[in-house]
Amino acid sequence: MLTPLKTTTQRRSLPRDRIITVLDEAPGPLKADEVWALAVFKHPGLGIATVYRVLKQLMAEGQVRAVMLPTGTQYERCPAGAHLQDHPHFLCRQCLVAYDLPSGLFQPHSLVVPFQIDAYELTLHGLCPQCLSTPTRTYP
Amino acid sequence: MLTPLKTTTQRRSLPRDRIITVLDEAPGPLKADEVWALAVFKHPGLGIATVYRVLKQLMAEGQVRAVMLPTGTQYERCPAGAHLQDHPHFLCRQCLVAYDLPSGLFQPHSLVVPFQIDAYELTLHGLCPQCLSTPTRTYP
DNA sequence: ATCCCTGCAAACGATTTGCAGAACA
DNA sequence: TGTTCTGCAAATCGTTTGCAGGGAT
Repeated sequence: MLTPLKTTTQRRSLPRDRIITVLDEAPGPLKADEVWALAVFKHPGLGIATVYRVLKQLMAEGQVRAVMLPTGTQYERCPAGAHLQDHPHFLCRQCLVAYDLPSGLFQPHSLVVPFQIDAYELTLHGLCPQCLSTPTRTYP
Repeated sequence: MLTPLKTTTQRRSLPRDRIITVLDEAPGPLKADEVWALAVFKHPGLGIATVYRVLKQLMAEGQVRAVMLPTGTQYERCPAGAHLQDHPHFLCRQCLVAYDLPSGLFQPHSLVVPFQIDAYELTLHGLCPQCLSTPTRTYP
C-alpha cells in the first residue's frame, strides 16, 4: 500500500497486554491455543478469535513473528522490525516443547549457491534436559 | 513399537507410484495440492484424499518427510530412515518456491547448550536466480 | 458520538475419516 | 475370495471473518 499507514490510534487493551506478557514470559514460541490458555487466567472470557486477531496485529506491527515447527505454527516476540528469525530454536522430540537458543550459533558463511540469502531459520531437534533426566516419561 | 511391523503387503498402485515420481522430480519440497496437481495429469480422477493418504503412508515408511515452511507444510522424499532434514532448504520470498540446497552447509558444532541435539532443520530465505534477474515480477 | 475492540458463531481452508465399490493377490 | 486401495462426501481441526454490543477517546 502506498498511502501512509493508517494513523488510527492503537488502543491499549487487556487482551493485547496479556498476550504480550504471556509471550515475553515463555521460554520459547507458543502455539495460539497455548497463548490463549495462559492468557485466559488473567482475563476470563477471552476468546480464541481475539488471540488470533491480536497475534496477527502484532505480527503486522513487527512485534511478533510466527515460527513454523513440526508441531505447527508458534508465535514469539521479536525485536521490532526483525520479521525473520534471529536465533535458532530447539524442539524436544519427547515433550514437544520449543525453546529459544542463543543467537550466534550459526552464521551463514558466504554460501556458494546461486541464491541471494537474506535470513535464515534454524531449528535443532533432540531431547531437553528434563526429558533426558526422566527417560521413562512417555510421550502423547 | 516393539512388535514386528505389520507384514501386510504394501500393494503397488498407480497413485503411489505417481506421487513418488512427482516428488522425485521436484526441485524441492511440494505442498499437498501441488503434488496432486502434478500427479493428476498422469492419473485423471485422482482424489486429493488419496494424495494425503499416500503421503502419510510414505512418511510412516520413512520415504517421505514433511517440511514446515512459512508457506505451509510441504513434502519431500528422503533417504529411507532419515526422518529429519539432512539438507537445508531455500525459500524464495518473491515466488515462494522452495528449493533443496546441498547438505554440508551446516554442521551443528558441539553446542554449549543443555540440550542433546540429534538433528537440525535449516531454511534460508532470500531471492532465487529467476527472481533476481526479473526484479519487476510482482508477487501474489 | 464515533470508532475501536471484543466475544460469539458462522465461514473457511487444509487435512482426515467413513463408506461402498474397484482392484489386486 | 479376502484384503487393500480409491474416490467421494462428510467430518474435523486450526484459523479467519461478520456482526452486534461495550468501551475508550
